[in-house]
Amino acid sequence: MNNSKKISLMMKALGDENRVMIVKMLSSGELCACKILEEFDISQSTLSYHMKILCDSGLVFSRRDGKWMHYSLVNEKFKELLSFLNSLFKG
Amino acid sequence: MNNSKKISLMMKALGDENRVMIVKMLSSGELCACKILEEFDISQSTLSYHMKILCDSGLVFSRRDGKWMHYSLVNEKFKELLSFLNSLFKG
DNA sequence: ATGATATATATACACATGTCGATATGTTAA
DNA sequence: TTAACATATCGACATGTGTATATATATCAT
Repeated sequence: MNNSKKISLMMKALGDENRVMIVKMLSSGELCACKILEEFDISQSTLSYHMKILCDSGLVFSRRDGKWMHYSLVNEKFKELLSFLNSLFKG
Repeated sequence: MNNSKKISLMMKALGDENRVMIVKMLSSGELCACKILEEFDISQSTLSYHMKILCDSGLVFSRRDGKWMHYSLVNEKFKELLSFLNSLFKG
């Protein structure tokens, strides 16, 4: 997959207000799905759908701990986005 | 409109491979629609559709010069995206 | 004014997305 | 083993998206 395609997939993952708010929450550190759900007015299945999109994009990492799923940001992927955006100013 | 919504709209505008390639092209400077069209295998109306989305998001500015439309990046908007992404590392 | 050229808009359509309720799966506790 | 809990998946649905062709609009050249 070419770089533009990769970038567009990550951007698309962030192209939803709920998902932007989720990554904001995760910027403070790893969170359990149930903790995230508390902050939103969406169903559990809808949250699961959003988390899958974020994980598939590579921006978020999931870890199972017993019954609970914990989610955290993948800094390296966000740095790829930063790198892309920065490159727009330099050539 | 809240900040997450604004960010998500800009991200969504970049959530398409063609549009990512367009902003890459524009990073070298202002370009006429016809010059952009040359680089893609899409119809003229489809390009117009994509340019509208980029302009509506605020990321791209359009300027008419006679028959031609010229497009350029709005650096300030890209800096808003950079600022959002950077904030994810700092809290 | 007329015709040519550049771009935008209208219409249509296949496919993707975001949402829910219902159900399945996986895990722990009793 | 069973019950309860956390999360994922399924099926359905309304809406959004990306695309094309055809047509309209705007501007320039003659």
